[in-house]
Formats: sequence, structure tokens, C-alpha cells
Amino acid sequence: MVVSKDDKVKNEILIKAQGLFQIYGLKKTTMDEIAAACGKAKSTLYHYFKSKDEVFDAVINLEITSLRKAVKVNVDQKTNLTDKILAYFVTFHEEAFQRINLYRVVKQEIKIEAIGQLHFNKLFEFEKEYISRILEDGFDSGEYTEFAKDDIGWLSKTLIAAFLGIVRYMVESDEGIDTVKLKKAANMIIPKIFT
Amino acid sequence: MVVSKDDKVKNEILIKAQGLFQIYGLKKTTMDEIAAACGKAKSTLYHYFKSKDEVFDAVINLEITSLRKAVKVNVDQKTNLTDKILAYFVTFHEEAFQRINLYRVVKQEIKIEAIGQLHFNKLFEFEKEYISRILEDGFDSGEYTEFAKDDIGWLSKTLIAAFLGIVRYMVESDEGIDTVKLKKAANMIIPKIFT
DNA sequence: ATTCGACTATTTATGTTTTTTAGTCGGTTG
DNA sequence: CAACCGACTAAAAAACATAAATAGTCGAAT
Repeated sequence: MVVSKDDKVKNEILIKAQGLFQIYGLKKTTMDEIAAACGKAKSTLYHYFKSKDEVFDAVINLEITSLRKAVKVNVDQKTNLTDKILAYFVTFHEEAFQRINLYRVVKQEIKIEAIGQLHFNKLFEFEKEYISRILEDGFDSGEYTEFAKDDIGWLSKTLIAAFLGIVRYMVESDEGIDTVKLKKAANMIIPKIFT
Repeated sequence: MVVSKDDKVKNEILIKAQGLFQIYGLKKTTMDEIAAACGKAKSTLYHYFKSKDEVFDAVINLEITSLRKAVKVNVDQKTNLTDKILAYFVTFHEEAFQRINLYRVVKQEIKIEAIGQLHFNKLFEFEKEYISRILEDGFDSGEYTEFAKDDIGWLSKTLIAAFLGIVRYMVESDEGIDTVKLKKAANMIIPKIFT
């Protein structure tokens, strides 16, 4: 069989853990609880995962993977640079806010807590890489000439920082995530140079 | 005389407090220290200010006032909308980072601590109002037609949130505040519609 | 009206104990 | 022998108590 017994149990644990993390968060979910939810002893979990962090990591990666898939679908549909970046930002954040664990990481990160930092940095890094690639494609195809290629690294970081600022504000002010506003914001941030 | 004795002493206290806040921050500066710096007893301070918070408030307002003045000078020099907004953002943040107390509030705010919140909100509110006014002027003069007037409130909030996101990133990543980059960022955020 | 010193009421820091929880280990079972 | 368990340990977190620092009050003095 393609999916081994090992993978199956691992997945079972992850699903249960995911459910608990969603309800209680990382800190308030204990390994005993996860074990109980799986109908196993705690020590058994350590047969599949080295540590609690590794379990959480795996859950987050599960969600990031599915998020990336969703984003890719939307971005690939678009044909020009501006639409791609716009689609990227809108989809990314729509999808992220649908995934409570990720949302938590971002929200925790806003309040700068130790644990979220790593995941957030990874997220930021991923966003930067993704945007950089889109920009580079635009450059190579000659679609985009306004900035030097050397600026792409800085450019994508700034784009993301700005966009994250808006999302942050939406979260903090409890104004919720309004897709229409999000689109407007994205449209405003993405420099018209791109069009 | 125009400046009353009362105001003179108040100012003396504020100057001393400002110096101490700059060195030690709000929490690590005691009322006893401020009093000692003024060569007065602590209880005397309470004759001029209701509480320690009121002293800090007054200091912050002192700095905000001088900052506003500096910003206004730069903005007023510009003739068109885009330049005004650009000048506003660049000057505002340049000046803010020169004022350690304000900088502290902003930085504290990044780590969301109770005390900074109020000041930060006030700052945010001020920035919003200021930008709104600039935008409205642009509308009224017919310089700007792309957005509806109703959108100005949302527009200025978004602009500020985005810009704050970039500043935040600069602070967090310890990349420092590079004016050239700041200008680039501002240029990128301010939609080309304005030009 | 200003100032002060002595006082109180809160916060904050410190140290101690208890409880909770992550992670280990030897042994059991299918 | 891979998957599991229960009992154990070590480390972290929570709870508690105590001491110290500090914000803020008040009556008296100038």
C-alpha cells in the first residue's frame, strides 16, 4: 500500500491535535489530551513525534501546504503580473483566515509571543520568495521595467510588510476581514507601475 | 506676564521628566526621581499633575506638538497632493524616530503593551485625520477624482496601516530606518492614481 | 498658592512550595 | 519487533506568601 500504517497513525494524531489546537491553542493543549483524543497513551505519541513542537509544526505545515495549493490555483489562473500579485495577496489572506491555526499564529505573532515567531518568520519568508518569483517572471518577460532587478528582494519584503500592516490593523481594530476592502487595499498597494 | 508661574513650573517638571523618560522609559522612571531632578518633594508634583500618567501624557503631547510643527512645515512646502502625502509620511517618521519617547511608544506598541495603546491610538487617529484632510483638499480642488469622497476615511486608515506595517518591519528586523528606502516605500504605497 | 515630610495603599519583585506537564524508560503484547 | 502502555523523572508553570518599591494622600508650614 502507498500509505503506510505509520503514516496513517501519524495523520490520525495530527488531525486530533489540529482539532485541539484550534480550540485551545498550542500552550493550552497538552500531550495527554492529544493522546486521550487518539485513545492512546501519551508515551505512544513520542513513538511518532520527537516533541510537542514537532506535532505543532506538522499541523502548521499541513495547513500551509493546503493554503499554498489554494493560492497557486488562483494565481496561476491570472495571466499578467498585477493580477497575479493581487490574486496572491487576496487569496493568501482569505485562505489564511479560514485556517484558524494559522490565523492564531499570525494573531499571536502580532502580540509577539515567542512560539509564533518561528512560524511567522517562515510564513514571511515564504511570502517573500513567492512574490519575488512572480516579480522576477514579470521582469524576465519584459512586462515590468520600472525597477531594477536588484530591487526585487526589497520590493517584495516591503509589499508584504505593508500588506501585513493592513491585515494587522484589521485584526487589531476588530473590523474583521472584508474581502472587498482587502482587494481595494491590495490594489492600492500594488504600485500602478505594474499595470 | 503671558506665561504664568504655574505654567513655568509645569514646564520645568515636564522637561526633567522628559529627560528621565528618555533614559529609563516610563516604568523605570519614578516620581521620586522626577521630583529629585526638579529639586522638589514628590508631593509637590501632585500639585501640578494628577498622576504619573498625566505627566507622561503631557511629555508625549509636548513631543507630538513639536513633531506636528515639523511635519506641517514640510507638507506646506509641497504644492500637489502626491508630494504632500509623500512629504507627510517621510517627515512624520523621520521626526518620530528622532524623538525617543515617541519612538518608544511606537516600539512598545509593536509589542502591544497596555500603556502604549492609548498614545498609539491617538497617534493613529492624528495621522488619519491629517491624511484625511490632505486628501479632502485634493478632492475639493479637483486634483483627485479616482476615489469617492466617502472612501477617504477608509483610504487614509489603510494608507497609515500599510505604512506602519513597513515601519514595524524595519524596527523588528533591526534594519533601521533608511530614509531612502522609506521614500521608496512611500512612493510605492501612494497609489499612482494620485499623480 | 506652593511646598514639604510623614503616612497609606498599590504594585511590583522575590522567594518558596505545589502542581502540571513534557519527555523518558523498562516492560508487555500482538 | 513494531506499537503500545504505565509508572517514573525532570522541568516548567501556577499558586502562594512575603518583602520591597513606588504611586498617591493629607495635614501642617511657609
